[in-house]
Amino acid sequence: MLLQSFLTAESMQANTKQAAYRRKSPAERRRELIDAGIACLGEGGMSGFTIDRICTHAGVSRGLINHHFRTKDELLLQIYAAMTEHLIGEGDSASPLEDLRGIIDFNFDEHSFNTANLRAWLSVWGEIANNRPLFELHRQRYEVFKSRIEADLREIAAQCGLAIESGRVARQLIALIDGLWLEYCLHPEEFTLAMAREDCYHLLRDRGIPL
Amino acid sequence: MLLQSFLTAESMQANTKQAAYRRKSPAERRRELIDAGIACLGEGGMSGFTIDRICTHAGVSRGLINHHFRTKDELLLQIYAAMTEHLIGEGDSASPLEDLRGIIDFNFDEHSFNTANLRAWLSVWGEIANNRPLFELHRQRYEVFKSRIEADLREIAAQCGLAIESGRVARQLIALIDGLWLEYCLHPEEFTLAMAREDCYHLLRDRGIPL
DNA sequence: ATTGTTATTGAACGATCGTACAATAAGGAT
DNA sequence: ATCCTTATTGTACGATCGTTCAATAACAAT
Repeated sequence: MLLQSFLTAESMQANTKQAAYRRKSPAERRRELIDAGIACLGEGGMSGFTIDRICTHAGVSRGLINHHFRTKDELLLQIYAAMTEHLIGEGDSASPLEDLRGIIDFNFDEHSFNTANLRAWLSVWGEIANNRPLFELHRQRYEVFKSRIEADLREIAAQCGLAIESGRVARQLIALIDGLWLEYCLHPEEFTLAMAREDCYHLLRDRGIPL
Repeated sequence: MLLQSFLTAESMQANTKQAAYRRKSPAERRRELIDAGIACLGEGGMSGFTIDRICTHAGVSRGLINHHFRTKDELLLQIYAAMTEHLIGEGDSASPLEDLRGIIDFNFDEHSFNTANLRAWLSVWGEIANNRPLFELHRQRYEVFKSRIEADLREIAAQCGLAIESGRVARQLIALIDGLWLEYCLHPEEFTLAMAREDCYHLLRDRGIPL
């Protein structure tokens, strides 16, 4: 019967048997649980990363997580995968200079660079060294990210006739970005997004890169 | 009877009633528990920071921690206090240039800069944002540390006739140090102590500081 | 030798953790 | 309308968490 499809919000209210919950596609629900997990990491660190809290935050029952994720560690792994997606994403169409600038700008735009997000990162960092699968995923993502920066630097150096150790400068830039994230996370009042961006530009300009 | 005082190791072995444990001064035992806590943080992150594991690591029974520390959070607080002691310590006798160099060198000498120690730092960083008393202690220590660097920079700038924003450069230096720590912790094979030191010197030299 | 202080032990508590699992029901297919 | 698939619920379980506390014993003082 097609009647149910035509029920309006009002008639649903009149009808006593409302659905107790709404089914969602695995992909959609998984995404919600991942987002809830990130939120919990941001709010309570690793100690706040709890099946109970995550499910409450996602508005689902306790048992659902183990239906969509084999284990809590696997959820954490997929959370980290989601958090690092952008690092390996879109960097092909632009010039190396634009790509480099894009990386810096993205890391310090208001979407990435906010206390909640940074707290989640900090918590995960503390866990990476003690969680083998997480560690390996991190290694892989870091490698891709660093290679991208390194390639940009090499190309720019060739164009401008610079002699720089691209690997080393890439490492320095990543260290500075991470360090600024850490400092902002713990001392947000001393910072501006523009200042952090400028700090990174400064490092590269000192190496002769025309940013 | 004074006999017991004169017992040698051998006669102790012959004598069946050995002491089941050795009493230590509160200060000594507290120090041991703090060290054990740091070790546990380094080995298992925040999830490994457990009363059970700490006591096992220190070779004492489970109940002893709450005799010497009111709560586990207080132990963590004193651990962080111990970890940051050196940051506010000895910087008065040297010239500002030597002090600055000393700070960098100390942060990247083999005593501070090893995987176990850095993992402990990483774990604590992840907790700071979610633990009020810990956060306040961190703020205080950070403030002292940054002020020291800032004062050094100001004095050097005055001597050399440089125009630098000492507060900003201090922040950049701290960010670079922390970022290098993070990177070394997760990718120790890409690093040398000398390289990390040189990276920091480089940042300051680019600002005109004759390091 | 005996006493007194207190560092230390070890068991116990309730709370909360991650996971397993049977029961339920939403929603598409028929 | 009925059936089927499976997303979802809620309970239960054992393990482990941090803390409390009475009992024990080390060792200095007498």
